[in-house]
Amino acid sequence: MIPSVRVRFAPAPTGLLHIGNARTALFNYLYAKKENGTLILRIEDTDAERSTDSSIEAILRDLRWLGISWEEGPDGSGQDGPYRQSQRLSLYRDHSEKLLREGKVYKCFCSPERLESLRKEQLSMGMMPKYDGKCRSLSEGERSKMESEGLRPVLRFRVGKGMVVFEDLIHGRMSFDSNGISDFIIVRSDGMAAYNFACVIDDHAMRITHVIRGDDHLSNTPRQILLYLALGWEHPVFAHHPLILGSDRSPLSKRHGATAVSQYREEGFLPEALLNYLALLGWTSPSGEEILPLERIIGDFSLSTLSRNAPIHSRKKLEWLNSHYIRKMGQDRLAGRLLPYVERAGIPVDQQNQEYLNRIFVLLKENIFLLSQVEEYLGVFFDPKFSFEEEAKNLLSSPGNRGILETVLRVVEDWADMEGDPGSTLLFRLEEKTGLKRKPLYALLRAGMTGKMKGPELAKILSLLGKERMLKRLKMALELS
RNA sequence: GGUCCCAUCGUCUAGUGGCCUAGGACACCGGCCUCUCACGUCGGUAACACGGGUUCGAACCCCGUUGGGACCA
Repeated sequence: MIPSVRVRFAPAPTGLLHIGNARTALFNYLYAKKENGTLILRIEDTDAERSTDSSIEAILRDLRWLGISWEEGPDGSGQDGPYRQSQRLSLYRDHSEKLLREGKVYKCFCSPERLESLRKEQLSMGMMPKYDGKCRSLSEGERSKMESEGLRPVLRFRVGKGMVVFEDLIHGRMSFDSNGISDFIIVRSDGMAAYNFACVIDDHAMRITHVIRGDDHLSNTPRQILLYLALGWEHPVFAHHPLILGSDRSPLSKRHGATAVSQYREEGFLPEALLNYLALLGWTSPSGEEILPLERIIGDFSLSTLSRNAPIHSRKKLEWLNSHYIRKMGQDRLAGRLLPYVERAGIPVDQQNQEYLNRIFVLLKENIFLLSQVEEYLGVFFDPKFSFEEEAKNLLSSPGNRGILETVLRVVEDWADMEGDPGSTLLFRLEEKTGLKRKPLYALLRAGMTGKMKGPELAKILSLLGKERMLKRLKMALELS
């Protein structure tokens, strides 16, 4: 019987969830769902200096927000825990001691200074920097002497000769000559397991069948395979996907703009848009469609069709997807997402203006590609936020417009019928009374009534504003000239 | 320095020897729609990094060069 698929996402809790890591998490999630497998979340917090509990919280929160769920993880569930490496230290010690007894690893007392000068020397001679194996064959006497001097050794893995070959699900057959791999450290002098070691122990203990991760780990893989071999274990299947790059083809970082999932959330991106976008970075549905709900992505997903090229992050494409999802979103959900931005702007959200806000949202959703953009339009609908833009001021105060505005004011004052679709009929009436062509009239009205030169359909805005607001603004407009 | 990965429009990609005078999407430019912006719609600009092979035939296979990236400390 083929064991069921078990994959894992293993972030280091040293900061916010980066969209690159989110994409790795997504690929793991998609593969697990596709194969009816299990996704395990493991926290790699062996770097006690930089790891924080608040980062763990933030990462879990952001994954949940994206809609990426896991079956086993630090938040409770799962038989193979604990799921934080800092709580698995004894496990690493047991295995390193076993390897030491078997002579597969050895104690190395070389100082960082010696290692550094060795490296420099090798580089200057045009050789590749590689540990020279000085401590490989220390006698028992030499070892105890140095230990009695208080020197804390690291544990190095004894790398033998030969080729390491494995099949990568994305790259195909990979082969490395172990000649190019120096005796690497599996336990640091402070007793802490090094990355490659802890990773292998945990992946095995958690019965991981497929390791899907960034290709920055590709050259770590032969080292890990050597460890699996030494421990007498079968290694999982590997799949290394390329990392997201910035516009200059360097790894995506802060200087390219927002990198954290939470930043995108705050700016007003929708989780389904971000997820869809991340999936599209390096992957195409066989159907060629790009706008795909999560269920479709799961159905169509496969690792072997992932691109081997490193994709460049395109905010424009993300925005395009976001505007699409905003338009497609149901009224209630949209309101739920938009309300926080309204409240943040200081507009009270209560029973009284609920209906008003809902109608505003219907109008605005065609015009924004970020939820946060509602803030820009709040001034159109709420007097405390109302003001005239520079361009609007110029138009309103230009010669000849005062008379027109006075006419408009009179018409609106006499306007009694606010039933049905009052905006259109009012505009119709104003065209008659002013005798102006539609273009200049609408421009002037838009400037006077909304303070802006652009925005949603004017008739609908006027219907929403109502008589009192219109009058108030027209009077303000008249004061400009 | 060594090892490894990667190379199609500005960007994401389709393409696995003839269907390619290279397709789609985002972006950009222009038309239409229209009070404006956005949407929608129609159209346009734009790519097989380079050099050698293999082959009747190469974006696709092989080698090299160049460029980018990762790891090793």
